Amino acid sequence: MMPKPSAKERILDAYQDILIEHGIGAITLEAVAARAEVSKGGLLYHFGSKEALLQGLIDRVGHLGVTDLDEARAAPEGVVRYYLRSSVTDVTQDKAMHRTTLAAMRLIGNEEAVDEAMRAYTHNWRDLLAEHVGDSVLADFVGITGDGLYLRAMLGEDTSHLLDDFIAILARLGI
Amino acid sequence: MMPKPSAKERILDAYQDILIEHGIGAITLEAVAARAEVSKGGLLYHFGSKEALLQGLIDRVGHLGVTDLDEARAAPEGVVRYYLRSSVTDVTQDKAMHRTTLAAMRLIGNEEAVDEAMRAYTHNWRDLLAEHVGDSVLADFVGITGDGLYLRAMLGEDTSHLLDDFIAILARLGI
DNA sequence: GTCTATAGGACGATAGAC
DNA sequence: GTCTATCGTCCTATAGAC
Repeated sequence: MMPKPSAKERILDAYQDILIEHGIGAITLEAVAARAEVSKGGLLYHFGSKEALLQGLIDRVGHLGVTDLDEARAAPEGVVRYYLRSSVTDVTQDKAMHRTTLAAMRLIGNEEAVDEAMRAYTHNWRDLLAEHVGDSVLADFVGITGDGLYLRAMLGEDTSHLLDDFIAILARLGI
Repeated sequence: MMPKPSAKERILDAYQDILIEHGIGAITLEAVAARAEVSKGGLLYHFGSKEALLQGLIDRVGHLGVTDLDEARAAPEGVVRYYLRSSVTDVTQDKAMHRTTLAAMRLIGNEEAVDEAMRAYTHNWRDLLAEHVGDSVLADFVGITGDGLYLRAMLGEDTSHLLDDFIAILARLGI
């Protein structure tokens, strides 16, 4: 069920992990290779340059983003609840998209391609939220509330204790 | 009224500008010095190292943060409105704290001292909002809405068109 | 207080063995 | 597919003139 991931996936995981734990400044080919338990040469066989590594993360944002929206549509708890729940970080949050998003956020403003991928992701969510909330402005409002929770996650805060209260507040707005 | 800023201030402004426009990857002593119109040696006279430059930005977050909260307390429009307005980016937004915050956000996750300064700033705002909203959870909610708007600003989006609608939504919650 | 020049180190990427 | 070794570049920081 959980076989050892391929070297390529391990390398991308290592890239994410270092971004989340130490930030963009700690990203060197050597550090990523060491964490993925390959040599620098081994890394460069799979990703021909540092930029290829970045593109790998962007592709992951795209693929996992689609999966995430599909899961949201099918979630018994409903789209809004699913969205807010996946926006908070708590000790047990280990969803793949959550880690990929946190890693990508560390690169915002550094690479235009990352900014664009993140904008696309937030806008896709906005559209899905609009379908389920029935109001364009309220959809923006819920979307941006989730973004705020993500910013706090980026700062290392655990916001899970706010989740139920926030859902109750949105319920008062008819959401 | 607006004399030419001292070299030290110009250097810190240049540091911020490059962070906002090109990200942490574009920060080199040479690039900052060029933008501030001093030489590399001139820069290093005022800030003895790259880390000193970072500390300068952190200090600015602290000082401007205090000023910002004071202005919010005195704002005729009220604290909540002031907060949301200063969280959106539009073409005319040139408040000093806004630019400093956007620059500091580019460094989140890279330097623990930055994360701490940003957490302190958001928590001070939360406390002020709680005084004026009268409810702890609602204060967190408004605070995080502003954070979400800031994240969008970080992505290069203009969210000013949402401001009035968001204020109206909060009014429905008795805020 | 501001400059030029350069030492010294870190990093990305290539070459080639296995 | 994975490794070691190495080259060339870019960057921080220092030294010292003005």
